[in-house]
Amino acid sequence: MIAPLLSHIQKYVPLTHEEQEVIAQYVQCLTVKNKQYLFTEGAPCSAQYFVIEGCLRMYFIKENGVEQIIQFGIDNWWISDYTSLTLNKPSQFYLQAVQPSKLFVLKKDKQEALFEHVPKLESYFRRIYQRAYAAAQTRQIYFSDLSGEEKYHHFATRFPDFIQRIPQYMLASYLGFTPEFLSKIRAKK
Amino acid sequence: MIAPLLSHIQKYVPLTHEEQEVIAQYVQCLTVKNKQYLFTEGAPCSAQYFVIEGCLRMYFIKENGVEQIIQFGIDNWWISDYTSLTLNKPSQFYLQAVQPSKLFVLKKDKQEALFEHVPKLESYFRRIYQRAYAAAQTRQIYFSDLSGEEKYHHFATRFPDFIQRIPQYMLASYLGFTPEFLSKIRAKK
DNA sequence: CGAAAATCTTAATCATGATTAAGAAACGCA
DNA sequence: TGCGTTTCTTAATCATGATTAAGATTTTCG
Repeated sequence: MIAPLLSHIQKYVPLTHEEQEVIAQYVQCLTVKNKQYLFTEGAPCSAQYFVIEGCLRMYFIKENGVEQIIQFGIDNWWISDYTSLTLNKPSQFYLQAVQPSKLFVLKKDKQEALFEHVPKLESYFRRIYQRAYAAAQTRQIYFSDLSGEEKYHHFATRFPDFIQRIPQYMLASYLGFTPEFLSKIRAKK
Repeated sequence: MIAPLLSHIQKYVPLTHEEQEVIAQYVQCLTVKNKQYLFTEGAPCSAQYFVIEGCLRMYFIKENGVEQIIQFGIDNWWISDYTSLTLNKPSQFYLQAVQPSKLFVLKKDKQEALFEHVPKLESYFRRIYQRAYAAAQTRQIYFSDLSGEEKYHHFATRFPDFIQRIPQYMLASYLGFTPEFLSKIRAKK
């Protein structure tokens, strides 16, 4: 059950058998239905989610009422509202399944306890967050250098299988434009 | 000399006197002039920079030749191209002083050695990167929810002293619009 | 199966902010 | 002090993508 997470961790740090068991005791496995929420705006977000299967979206509601997706959670990626998690503030985001999904949940207090028992995990998360931040920097390039149409083609080329799995209006939201505009782009070919 | 960095680290993890001395041996202090580059596009970026005084800008050159600033480096903030640093790839960015500045430099190989000697620093950087990633998530809200004019007013309200210190065209670049448009906004009042 | 909900498309009009091209003002340094 | 470089402003035209509104299609689920 917990194998996918342990094997992900071991890409970064080796684990003894005992450490693996400790980890298994601190995380929960969770199966969610399509449209189920993990947390919503206004409520403090007190956990991180590791996606094994399925797909999540994290979004906020803009001033004009439109949903803006800022991240998809797919296989082997940790996702959370890190401002809320770090500073115990109410979340600014909604985290929702967009497919039936399987996750691991690591609560904030469990994470802290886990660091005491398995200090190596500080190193694991240090690397994970470093990569997440690196990815955020790279994303900024695409989002400020490409036009809407270019962003779509770039994304469709890099993740051809992923765009089949989600509704187009969600892709449009993630790419920062309207579903109508996405239709227009697609009609060109 | 190294005091500002040690005191920043100690906001997150306590340090013994010996640990402080080890750290001092692994980081270099660097004074740079206005316009001096720390790294440029194409060259691998092999260090992180901690700004004590002055101001840096990290930017890339867009397809159309325009400079796009993605981050300013100011007091007590680590700055680097984390994709280049993590994966040993050529940097996508330029990091340049926009004021005479004082920095600490932590080279990649030194950082790794430092983690061996002072494992606590894994925890420090784990927290630093977690916060950096959190800030990147929050920035996404402002950049996708606010119009150009709103971004300017928001930024001017939050950092009134900072906007006095840098040329307006750099602020425009950071906020994602042209200097001409910034002039137009300012002319309204 | 059938109805309601979810998703996608088209087209007309509109707004934000880019581009271009000047010129004006401020600053930096010899 | 003066001259060149940087920085800032104004205004006209233009393009990307938003908005609005409607209808068409597909999916879901009782």
